[in-house]
Amino acid sequence: MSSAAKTLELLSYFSELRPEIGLSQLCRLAGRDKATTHRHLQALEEAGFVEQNPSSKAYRLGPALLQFAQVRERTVPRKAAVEQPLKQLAEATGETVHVAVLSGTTLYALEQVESVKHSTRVLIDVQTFPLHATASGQCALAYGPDELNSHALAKLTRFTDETITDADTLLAEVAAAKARGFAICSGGFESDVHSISAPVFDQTNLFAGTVTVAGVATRITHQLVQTIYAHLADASRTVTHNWGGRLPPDIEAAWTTTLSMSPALEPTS
Amino acid sequence: MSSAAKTLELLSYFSELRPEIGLSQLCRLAGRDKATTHRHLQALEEAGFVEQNPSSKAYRLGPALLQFAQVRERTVPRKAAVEQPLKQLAEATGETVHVAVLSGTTLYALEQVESVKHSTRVLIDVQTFPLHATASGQCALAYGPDELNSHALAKLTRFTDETITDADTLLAEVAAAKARGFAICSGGFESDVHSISAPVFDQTNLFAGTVTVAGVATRITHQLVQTIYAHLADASRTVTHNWGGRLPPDIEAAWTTTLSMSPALEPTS
DNA sequence: TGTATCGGTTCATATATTGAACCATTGGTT
DNA sequence: AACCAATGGTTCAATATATGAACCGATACA
Repeated sequence: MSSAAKTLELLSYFSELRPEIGLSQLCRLAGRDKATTHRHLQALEEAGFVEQNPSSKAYRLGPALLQFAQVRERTVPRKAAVEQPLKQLAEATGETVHVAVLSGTTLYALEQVESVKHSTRVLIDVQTFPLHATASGQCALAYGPDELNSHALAKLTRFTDETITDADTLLAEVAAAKARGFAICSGGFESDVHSISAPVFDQTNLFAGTVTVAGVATRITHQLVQTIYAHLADASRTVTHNWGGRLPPDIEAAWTTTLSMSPALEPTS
Repeated sequence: MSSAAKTLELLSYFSELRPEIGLSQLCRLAGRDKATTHRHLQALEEAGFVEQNPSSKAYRLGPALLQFAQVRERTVPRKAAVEQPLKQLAEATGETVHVAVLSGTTLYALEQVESVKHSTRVLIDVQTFPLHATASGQCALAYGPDELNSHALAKLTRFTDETITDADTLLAEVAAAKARGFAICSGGFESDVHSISAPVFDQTNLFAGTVTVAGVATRITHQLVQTIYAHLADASRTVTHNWGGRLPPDIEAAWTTTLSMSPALEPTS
């Protein structure tokens, strides 16, 4: 692991729940030496990626991040183009919905909307989605570049009793997702969460991300699944269009088939 | 210079004008070896700070930046709290206005608003403001931590004919700014731009940033300066309040004095 | 066919990173 | 007031890691 990678890794310990971290605490969190961590933090501070709270001496994320995020979003608009269709999807399904983007071999959370319909709802507090244990991830495996598979199969971490930790089962599930046009995952990452994902494409016409409905498992009836399918397909079409891409015809075909089938059809897992 | 710092520096070559950079081009820009640059980019990609355009192989800023920017803004709200007062200031003065935040020894551009009043207006396309050559910078020197001075004096880069490159002149200008409650800089960074800055404080009650009016020099009459002073003070009060800080009494006193004086008073430069 | 790019990789060299031990300061406890 | 246990931060010998010239394969062009 390069020194730069170790340095950047420090940033991932900051979150909304833990916005400020002292040197010693960060050493413990990262399991690294104090001198090393301090030098890493200095490099990050130099670049404006962290700053020190002048009173507490604790470190927090810095203002340069805003700059870069702005450049990113202005030159590769993703977030803005997702807000409206996501709201619509949340409204139509009554569940929490989110969009993730693939970068390299990682799925990053981009935006989420929680429906106000129910008092219980799914809360998403991760920054990246595991490829094998979420509907988004399986959707990426189904439609993303092939090298994702080896990455996913290399570490089938168990999160719940329902997490798929067997390579063959995962591949079968991904194949089913591909046939369906939607990836489905029930409680693989968090118990009692049932998720359905559709792929999204960008101007390169390659897989760029996912739109997902994450519902409380007991609420996801056969009938609701049909509704979700229809609106998810719509959301995927809109986002793909907004991102400058075109949906591959085979996905449209798979959706048509899936939507015309009896609501009794269930995920194979 | 640490390897991590070199790695992070690569990010600064991306901008709205140059959103995608190929490996070779980035090597030329950064003046570094291809193998090294490639490894640095891999580290950045690993962390989601850059991603490769799948078709062109060129690199661009990555989605992880959005994540971190979101955490930063949600835990240290700066930008959101600035929008409304900045609009008001632009409206009232008819000139371009901006807010910068101090992090470490660097002033970062945070947000700007261009007034629609005139067809010619000041455009700001920098990410950081030099301490010695801008009103914002001199304001930081006047009200920020003392160590800023040594940093500023260490490299008095000349940008225009009017840039202050003499240490004593700069210190005198900063002292004048402190007496005034406003920093003034005419054409020090860009010719024909006349800027006036006021300091902003945050919850630590330490200097946190600046609010600035950047006007086309020929438009800044003595009378307009008085108007700008008044509205700038208001904007500074609002932003300081929104950032959870309190304005030191001596600044309020300086403002009162400055505002009660004849409009004939001009910057000492 | 030859040439000039491009992105990416290899491996011996040497330079920059590392961490145990250290210091200074702070805040709480006896 | 002396003590202790934290904190943030620094030093320097040992060594692990970064470096870049040379290389490869692919693509584009004349």
